[in-house]
Amino acid sequence: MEFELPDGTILHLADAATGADAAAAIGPGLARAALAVRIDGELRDLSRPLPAGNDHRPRLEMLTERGGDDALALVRHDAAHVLAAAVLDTYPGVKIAIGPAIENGFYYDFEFPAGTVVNDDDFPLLEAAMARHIAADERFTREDVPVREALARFRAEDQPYKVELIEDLIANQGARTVSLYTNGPFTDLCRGPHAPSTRRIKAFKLQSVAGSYWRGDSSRTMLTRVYGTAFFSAGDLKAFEELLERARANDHRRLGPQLGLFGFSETAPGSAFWYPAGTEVYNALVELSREMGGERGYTEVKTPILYDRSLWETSGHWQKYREHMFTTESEDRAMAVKPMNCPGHCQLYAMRPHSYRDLPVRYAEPGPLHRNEPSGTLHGLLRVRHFTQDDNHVFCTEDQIQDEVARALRYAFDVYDVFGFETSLELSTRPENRIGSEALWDRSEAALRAALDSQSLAYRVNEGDGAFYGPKIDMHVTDALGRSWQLGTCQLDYNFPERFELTYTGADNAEHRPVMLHIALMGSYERFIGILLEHTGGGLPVWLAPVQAIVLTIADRHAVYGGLARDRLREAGLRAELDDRDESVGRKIRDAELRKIPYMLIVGDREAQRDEVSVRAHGEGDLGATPLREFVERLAQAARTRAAR
RNA sequence: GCCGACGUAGCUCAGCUGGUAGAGCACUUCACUCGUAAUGAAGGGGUCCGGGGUUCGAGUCCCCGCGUCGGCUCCA
Repeated sequence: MEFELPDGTILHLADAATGADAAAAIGPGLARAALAVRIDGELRDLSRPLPAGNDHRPRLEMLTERGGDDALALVRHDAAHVLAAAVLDTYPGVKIAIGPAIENGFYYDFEFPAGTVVNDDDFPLLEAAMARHIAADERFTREDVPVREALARFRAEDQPYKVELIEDLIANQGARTVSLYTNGPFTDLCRGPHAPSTRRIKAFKLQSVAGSYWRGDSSRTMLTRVYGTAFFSAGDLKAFEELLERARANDHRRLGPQLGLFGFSETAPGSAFWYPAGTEVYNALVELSREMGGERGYTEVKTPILYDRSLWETSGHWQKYREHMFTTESEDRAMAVKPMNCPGHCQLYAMRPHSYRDLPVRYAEPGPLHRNEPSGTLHGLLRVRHFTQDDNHVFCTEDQIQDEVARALRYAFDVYDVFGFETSLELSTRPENRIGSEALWDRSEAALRAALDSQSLAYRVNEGDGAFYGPKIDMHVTDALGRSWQLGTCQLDYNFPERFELTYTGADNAEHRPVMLHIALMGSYERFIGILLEHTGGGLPVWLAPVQAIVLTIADRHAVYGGLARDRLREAGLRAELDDRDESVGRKIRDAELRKIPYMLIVGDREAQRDEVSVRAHGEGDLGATPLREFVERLAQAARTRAAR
């Protein structure tokens, strides 16, 4: 047999040679380091005979610890098997479900015997059991067995989940054999591949336990999922834990109350209370939308919060989302609080006649929305029951779609640029369940593509992921810790104009149906602030900082000049405070640093005499003295231009 | 909504097997008048998430509810 190695050389091997043989043939070091072998892109166990390429010479590549995410996924999958083995040791009678590698780790789902509750107190015991399986250097051995044999085996072991999986493999894929992997006393149904032995797991840790539905189906059994992670070195594990620690320090739920921005109360689950400082941030963002949206032709409107049920029947919400709306009644009329602005905007559009000359109509509304989200899904500012979207709705003709989408995309990039986010785009196309003709979908998808292309934007296509009423473009950003968030969306909608019977009079004097675009860039202001806090760790840029500069006096006698300096800042439209407490300068600086105030202005005899301030920037330290007037101008400029810092 | 964990002062937390609640920071007052990340001293502050129950006695044990956290399902 012949294989082509990554460097282009040809490897000659005897027939029936295994991956391990290949590694040995390349070199003894590689033979020791190899985890698995990749043939034409497919990973296989080292112990399996290599497949002969019939009509071509297969490419062969050895996977080692340095193989990046693939290597990590492999060893984490190994660790999942070791976890299952450890759980079987510790809890006889446990039923095992599935245990894959996932991003950053692995998990295994179990059904514990009735009455047995497992939580993180049990981790030391389980980790010790795992460590024994690893120290024993158990080999992962693969056998391909007929499905009947596998079924008999798992039935005998009373493992109903494995039986169900095999039955599905037979039914859906016509499987006749399945592969089983054994390490030590434990055998699992598994596609593989695995490393040669458990010893290759150099560092691991169990992380958490959580409930999860069997096969992700909420009507089926709730299993217990144990999460863990594994690495090739203790150092890598430690680095990962430090990253988690950093993410914890940036947790907006911790930062928000700490910085006095917002808080939560049991009296309003899933709804933030905004303190003055948080309200400054919030308002600054709304102001950004007003200013940038206004410049681009999106005009602000205000629509009611509470509507008669008939509006929701027209929009379809009453039938589809009633459980998730807050309802009330008035004089025997059922009413619901709006979960989105679009029906109100459709109503607003419908209340007056429109000529084609008026289009496009672009409504913007920072309208407060309420959605009755299930209690278990609430999460800080990121998933709430009360929030405000930077919502824009454009009513236009079909011919205008491309221009309007392009306009929205430019708007989005302009907004994201202000925050310095990396952005990526996704186009979602027609789903299985949809309304409208094929010709309509062809036209609308083409319009979105044309809009993306007209701006020379790169994007990924998600086939079949669009809304049932139209395709959409989703906008994602990556934060400072490398996490991706979906923020913006631009959705094409033929459904609402139809339901609300919206019309405009065309040049032909006939009535036509407009098309609607739903555009949100930051998404919800609440969620956006959450993301911004996670991204910045709370050190907001000057234009967003609730307090932009704080004047710190050295002694009592500087309070008058300090007050004057603060007033100058305020007169320039800046948010400034004076700290003239009876405390040491060191103390005042420390407090201001902890509040992450961008600039600290220290004033003593020297500054008071020369009309100066000593500037200290957050996280940077002393920048020296500057004339007060000069500093005020500079800071006002930075705030006005929304400079990054 | 489902599974598990958690809920003690404004915050972070201690409180062993049931015996009448404590620390640090914050806050208040006083002294100090200070030059780039914590001056010192004194003091005030608690329906131990809520409601039932067991007990001579419950922060602690049991039950129900609420909220929060980790996930799962959901997310127009």
